[in-house]
Amino acid sequence: MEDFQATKPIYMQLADRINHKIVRNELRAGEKLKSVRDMAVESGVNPNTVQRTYSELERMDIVESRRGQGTFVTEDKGKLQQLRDDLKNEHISNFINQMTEMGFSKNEMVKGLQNYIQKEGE
Amino acid sequence: MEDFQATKPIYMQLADRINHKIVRNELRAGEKLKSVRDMAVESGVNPNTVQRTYSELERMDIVESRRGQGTFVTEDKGKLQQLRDDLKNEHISNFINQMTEMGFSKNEMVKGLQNYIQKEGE
Amino acid sequence: MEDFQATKPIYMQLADRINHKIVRNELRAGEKLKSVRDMAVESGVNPNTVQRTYSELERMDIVESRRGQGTFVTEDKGKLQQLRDDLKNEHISNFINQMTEMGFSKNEMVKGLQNYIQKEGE
Amino acid sequence: MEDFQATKPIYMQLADRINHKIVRNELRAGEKLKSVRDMAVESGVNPNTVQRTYSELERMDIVESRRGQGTFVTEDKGKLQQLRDDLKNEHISNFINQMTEMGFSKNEMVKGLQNYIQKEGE
DNA sequence: GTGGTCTAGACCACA
DNA sequence: GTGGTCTAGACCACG
Repeated sequence: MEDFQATKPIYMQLADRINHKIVRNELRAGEKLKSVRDMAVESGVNPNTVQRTYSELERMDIVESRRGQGTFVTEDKGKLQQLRDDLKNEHISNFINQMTEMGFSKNEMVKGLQNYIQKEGE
Repeated sequence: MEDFQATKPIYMQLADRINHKIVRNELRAGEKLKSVRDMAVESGVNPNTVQRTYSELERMDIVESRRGQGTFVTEDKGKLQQLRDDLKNEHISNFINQMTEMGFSKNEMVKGLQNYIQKEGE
Repeated sequence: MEDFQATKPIYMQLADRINHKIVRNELRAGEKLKSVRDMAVESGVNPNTVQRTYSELERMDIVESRRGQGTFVTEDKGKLQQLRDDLKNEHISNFINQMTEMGFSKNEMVKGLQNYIQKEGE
Repeated sequence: MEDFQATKPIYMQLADRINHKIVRNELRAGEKLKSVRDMAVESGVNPNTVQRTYSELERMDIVESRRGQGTFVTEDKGKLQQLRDDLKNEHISNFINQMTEMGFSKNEMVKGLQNYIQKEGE
């Protein structure tokens, strides 16, 4: 049997959060992120961990660091659109994997989703 | 900001796995589960943890402990059908929540899922 | 006037050294690098710094980390050929920049190089 | 393994810059260099450092100090020509060493340089 | 033993 | 102030 747990490292969880904020437009193109130190305090983690998150986001071209000024969401709307698409596909892919693991067919997934939405609306 | 991590406790993760096995029909109605001791060894966890998992499943009327004999999947097909439905709805609900949080409409979710399945098949 | 110094960070200098070793075939495809700790001792730097170097090389697909086993030069010969080409172009580019800064024309650079080699051989 | 960093001392970096200026003819034979004090302010370094740079250049017969008047580029055109040749040869030599270290033959270096220039021009 | 993550705290470069 | 690098030392996951 496979092992348990395997939680994502904090620096990635933090990156996920920031990505979601961007996708939800709580953080807009060109907007400044919290400083490394402030984010560290607010998140209750070490500044180095935040630094690593920001570096990771910069590597993904989602964020741009300007020494002495701060870290900013990229101005490249295309990149942000791509991020939104990537996250969407990731969630869909996870959903399909889970449902497949439970033995549902693709057709049942779509039907199930539609029914659920239908019922919710009633 | 909320805290990080919050991995599900192991006993719940183990319960999830067993539920998935039942739903996939790898464990059938009336079938005997592994003994607490065997399951503990196989999963590499403490027997007490397995015991707690089995208790939890019994509380949900999914399994039934028979003193001196072991633990068995319920014979009640209705319960098992309900389990399948519950898990399905849980996953669907989670999916909708995540997509909603990213700002997608219900319509986009269904379309996105269909498109993804479509592309996958190509 | 522009500022002085600006030496590359240690983790990059170390990456450069390893890349050169690979290009010179002192480290071959598939070969194991020194462990993070050993390399740290040998180089007189902190293990975290070596770790960062290895991560960087992995991000560049030059090296592959296998948890519990070590870090290995990629088996992908194409990648290694590309590395060789990249380093070559980098050195050539630097050379051209320096010579240009001194006021030499492209033609003088080639001539100068050929003459130098000529004289060296005598 | 050799140590890292080993940035050239600032006084030598400054000497390099001045030499480059002379070679590019931004500073001509006989022209007056900035005063030690002015150069120190402009470069953001200590006047003693500039003094050391000027002494070094004087030792190389590239500049000439005239008490009470300042520091002047030598009038000796031969010297300046020699400086240009020395710098050129130094850069060429460095280039050859690096490329040799990477395992390139002399022929590949020349070819590589020509190809690079060729591609750049396109 | 291996690599991977995290913390604490220091120092640097830039503006 | 900002981000970037480095050290020291701890703990984890994997094999």
